[in-house]
Amino acid sequence: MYERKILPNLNCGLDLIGEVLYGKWKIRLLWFINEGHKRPSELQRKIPDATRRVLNIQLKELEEHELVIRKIYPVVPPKVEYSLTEFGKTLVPVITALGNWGDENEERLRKVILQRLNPENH
Amino acid sequence: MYERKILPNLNCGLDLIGEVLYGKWKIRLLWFINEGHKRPSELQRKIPDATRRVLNIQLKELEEHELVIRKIYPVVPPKVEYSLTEFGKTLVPVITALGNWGDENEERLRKVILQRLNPENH
DNA sequence: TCAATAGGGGAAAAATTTATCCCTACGTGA
DNA sequence: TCACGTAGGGATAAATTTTTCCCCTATTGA
Repeated sequence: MYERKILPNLNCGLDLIGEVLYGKWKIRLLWFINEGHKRPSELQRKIPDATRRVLNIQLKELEEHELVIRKIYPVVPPKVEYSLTEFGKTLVPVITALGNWGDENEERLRKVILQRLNPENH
Repeated sequence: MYERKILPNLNCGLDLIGEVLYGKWKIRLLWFINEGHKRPSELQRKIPDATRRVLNIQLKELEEHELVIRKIYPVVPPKVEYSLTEFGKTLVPVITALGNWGDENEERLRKVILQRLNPENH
């Protein structure tokens, strides 16, 4: 595993939440787990743009940060289910607020984001 | 400037807000600008762990995403002031929600984050 | 003249995160 | 036997972000 060389800042609430939510797919993972998509393969189907590998890595971080729990059923073929911890559940309203703002401003956001990506379309 | 090779996903609200808020210092920049710290040098003093360079880069992105405006006063020595656009102001409650969650769970977050950074302290 | 403050940016290195590729294990159904 | 589904991980490459270093303009004060 990669070992950080620069320690993160943990000064304020924004630093702290950033530390656990920063990761390309983490918020979406929490979201889908909250919606009831618990198994790794389900999550991978829900987030097809991410590879299995990254999802596993980010799920493990979420688990280490105590936002999700991983339950392993000793059956064959293997079965694993993730769910939000009580702590993780307290994040749901925050994620909802993020998603709502994005949805409410969808058009404008899409415009400014694409504008910045393709500066030629002045 | 770096040019992306992989296009971002812009499917849902979470993708969209992620695209404009992703960046190590962006949320803090918005926060301090909202609090009235408008000049680049003030922001640099407020966020001493970031270099001038990154702050400039991220401020420019925030500007291109229409979350902040940059006003240049034609005086010597130069004077520049950032402020939130109306659009940017609509993000304030969302950022507040993030910061509050982090503040409310400060102890626990600090614990789990440090635990993961130094696994030897089992 | 030198240092400090104000604002900025290019180039390259370093850090960090994601993606790619390949491998393990077991059981089921064709 | 072969392919597929389930779950997961190591090694390495590629992408992306952030840092470092250096340079420019102009004024003020020591």
